[in-house]
Amino acid sequence: MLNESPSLDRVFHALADSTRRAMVERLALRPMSVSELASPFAMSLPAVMQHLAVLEESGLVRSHKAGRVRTCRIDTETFGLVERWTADCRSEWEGRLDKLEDYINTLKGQHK
Amino acid sequence: MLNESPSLDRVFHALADSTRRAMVERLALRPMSVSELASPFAMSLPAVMQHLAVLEESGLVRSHKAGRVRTCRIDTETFGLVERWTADCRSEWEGRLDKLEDYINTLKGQHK
DNA sequence: TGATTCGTTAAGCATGTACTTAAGTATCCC
DNA sequence: GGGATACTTAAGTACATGCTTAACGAATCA
Repeated sequence: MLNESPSLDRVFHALADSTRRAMVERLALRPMSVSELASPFAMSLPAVMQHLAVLEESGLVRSHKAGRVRTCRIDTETFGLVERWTADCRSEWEGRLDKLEDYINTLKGQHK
Repeated sequence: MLNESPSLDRVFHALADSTRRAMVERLALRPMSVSELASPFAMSLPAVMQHLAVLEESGLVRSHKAGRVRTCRIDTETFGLVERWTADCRSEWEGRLDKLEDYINTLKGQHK
């Protein structure tokens, strides 16, 4: 813990934008081309490309180009970083609450 | 899905900074005062206050003031938002992979 | 009461973000 | 070849972020 983790910085920053989250949600359904990915969004293609670049730099999305079509897909590994960090935090305070519960039970025992 | 969710915007943005994540990690251990929370960080108190404001506006942290001391604690509910969103995404692609697996098994069956 | 501690507000500054439009480049298809 | 398709690059703009220092406010304590 208490790691600076620039990669978590990038992942959380990537997810801090509703357009990019929507892109991730779309790619969770299936891999797709840049223009298909872009189609629901009311913004220019370059804007979508910039969001895509942020997602790729974070590691959440990978892509490869075949001919003139770039196909994008989720990198499920990177998702694990988020899930692991949140789980670590949760276990921190749940551990604390468990200890508190034990302590309360100890007190209850003393009252018998 | 495909919700704009400004609150998820704020939560992910709050977590996209290593100082703020470290603050959350500290508060996961136990509630503490502003100055205790600030103590490990090599930055001015106003800077810490601004990070704290971001965390409070996101809903990840709550605080109340007693006398001149403000005590901060994690709001575990808001954590659930992150966990739920990531879990939803994961189930999306895992559902897809399950269906693919079923399809492959169907193909295998046909070859018997 | 006056000094100290704990927190807050305000102003300023350098940098980063999220777009835009305009002008490319590289494939594909007839 | 030549036009349509699918991206890509560049440049510019408006606004947000992450700090700083300086000054202020309010509770505690000797």
